[in-house]
Amino acid sequence: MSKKVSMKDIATELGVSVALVSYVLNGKFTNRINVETAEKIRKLAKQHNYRPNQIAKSLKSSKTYTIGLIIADISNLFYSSIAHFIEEEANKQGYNVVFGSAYEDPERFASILDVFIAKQVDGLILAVPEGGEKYLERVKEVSLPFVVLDREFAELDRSMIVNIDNYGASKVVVEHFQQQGFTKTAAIALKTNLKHLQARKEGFMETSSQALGLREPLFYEVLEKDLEQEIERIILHAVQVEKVDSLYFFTNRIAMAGLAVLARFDIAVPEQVAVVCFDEADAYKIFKREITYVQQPLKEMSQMAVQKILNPEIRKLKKIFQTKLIVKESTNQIIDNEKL
Amino acid sequence: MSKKVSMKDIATELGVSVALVSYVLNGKFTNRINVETAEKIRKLAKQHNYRPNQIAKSLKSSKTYTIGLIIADISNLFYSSIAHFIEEEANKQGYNVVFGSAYEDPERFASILDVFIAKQVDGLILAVPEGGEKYLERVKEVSLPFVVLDREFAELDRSMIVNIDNYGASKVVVEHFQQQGFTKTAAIALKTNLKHLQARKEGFMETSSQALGLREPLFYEVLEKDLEQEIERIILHAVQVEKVDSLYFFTNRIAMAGLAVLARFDIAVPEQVAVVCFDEADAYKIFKREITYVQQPLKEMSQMAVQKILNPEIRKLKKIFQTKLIVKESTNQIIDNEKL
DNA sequence: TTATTTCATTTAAACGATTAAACAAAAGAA
DNA sequence: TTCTTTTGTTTAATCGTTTAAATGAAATAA
Repeated sequence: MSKKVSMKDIATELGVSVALVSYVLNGKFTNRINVETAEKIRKLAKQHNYRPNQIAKSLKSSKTYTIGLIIADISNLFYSSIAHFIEEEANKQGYNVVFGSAYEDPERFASILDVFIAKQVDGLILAVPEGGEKYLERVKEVSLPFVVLDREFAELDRSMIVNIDNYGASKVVVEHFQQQGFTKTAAIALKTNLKHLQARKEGFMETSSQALGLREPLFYEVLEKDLEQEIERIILHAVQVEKVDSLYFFTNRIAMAGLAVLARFDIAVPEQVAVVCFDEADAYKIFKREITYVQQPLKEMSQMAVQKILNPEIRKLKKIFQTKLIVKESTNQIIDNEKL
Repeated sequence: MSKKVSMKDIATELGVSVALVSYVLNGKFTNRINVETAEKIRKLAKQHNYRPNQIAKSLKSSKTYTIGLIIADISNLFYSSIAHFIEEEANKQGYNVVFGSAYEDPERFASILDVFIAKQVDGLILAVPEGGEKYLERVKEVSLPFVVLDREFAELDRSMIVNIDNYGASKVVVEHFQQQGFTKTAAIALKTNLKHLQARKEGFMETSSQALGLREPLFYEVLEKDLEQEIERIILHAVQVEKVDSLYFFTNRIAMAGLAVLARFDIAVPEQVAVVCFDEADAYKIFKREITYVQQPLKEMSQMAVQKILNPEIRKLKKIFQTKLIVKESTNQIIDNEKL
């Protein structure tokens, strides 16, 4: 019930000045301050369960020990994993995390950005949506440290970006399909201009073309809305009409929808189609065959993002993270009986 | 590059007082203030892209427009969904969310609590871990509005709790199994003393006993560590030795591990065992059969939690949310050939 | 012409902490 | 005994904003 106690309350109760209380509780001038007075102050502070008001401290120091994190959607496993690791690393360094979801909407992104700036966060980790890059100016104006996560933009110095080699990731996927004997792959991606997904696409297209010669690689794009239905249509077309022997799902959500279709229509994996997904999901374990997927080093990336915010030296580094193909049953080689 | 501009900067530049700037920018005393002066101030503020310092505002008003959310783990789908809805509702009311994960560790919980209190959040939404209830005293001490989410504690007035009827949820599950002709169910739960999970257990045990007469219901408990292996052992035992015809997975994580075992060992669902899971997951869609599950009204619960924080009237309400059994193929009735 | 309103703006305290600088009293050096 | 140091504490400014109260000038009323 008791309201919060301030240094002033303690000072008044003991008939000393606020400054003295501050010095004692912060362990300053320990050699000058009377031991008994100090003891009295400490005791009363404990008794009243004194907690410094972080707001007041922040006003003086203009440090809030808070990092702002803007992602697409916290309920998406990819981002919630990142949030998890960012929180972990931030905590380790004595920082907290405020988060906001922009749902790929640049206006929403800008509005959250403004709020976080007004809140005086000490740094920002941003999964900038398409069309949101122009609002980064606002961050620069107030010279707030920031990094862009997952996404990339041409105007942005590489040292400000924490992401993976998307081109290379797709290259590895295509090569893996080849090695396992799958020669006709369809990739399914979101329709978007986001540069990192473009790179992922190019990695697929170019590597496929090289490997397959002239044949045009099969690349499908779906819109966010009606994703489920679109994917059903696409997969059935790819499998039944185009007779592909392998599918490459470009994102988490696409993978989920795609695997659901495969399960529902009893399309055998990998016998009828092999499957590779981008990003990890618990769910892959419960599909009839365990799923081969591209693993991003989320923990390392998150740590790097936080460290870039907090450490100017690390902020200068340019680093592209490499992904790892986790090979499971969904790309098992098919032994063709006729060749035996 | 330019540092942040304050009201003082604007005031100085125009040779007026800070108070006047404040009045103008907050639209106070509009009838008294000279229209031209007001215009000048507004113009310069816009020009300099003035953003009020929220920290300073908070210090004066002791309102931070921030809600603290403490959950077990943001990367767990259940909590990230809740975080999503809480953020959504909080935003709608002009609030932000800071979050912390306590990983079911009461000390960690207490430490996050302290930080949030020092940060002067306006309210707290807490998934209190076992043994963490004693730290709620700290929150009461500073008379901060709070609600406990998902969990329940005897000492706590029901109006402070936002959760579901766990007993009833299990009752419905058992009855559903009965109706579908499954008579020997094993439930798999976490080993815990958390009251809400106890209620879930009692709902299962009592309804089962009543339905089955004297036969002791099969109830397995697993430890958090080695969860995967334990569950494998348990399921194989339940299915092969005890010959159960149905499984009831008590939580998200148990369900995932359990379904993975069923998939790996090719245990047919629902032909060999029917399955019901607690809580929703994308993953259920990609299991060979769609999974019947207990759905919590997460959105409504999240909204209620936020509203309880922000509205003293709603804070008084006592409400237990009801779950909904989403029936899918994993509990399809088995037509026994021998009876035909 | 003097008193009263109205208008436009400023002063100053406050929120809760930090911190450089000032100060008074006691102790030590000359 | 006077001067200098040391010891222990206070004063006051500051961070950026809000807001009640004060102020002074112009307009209106008496």
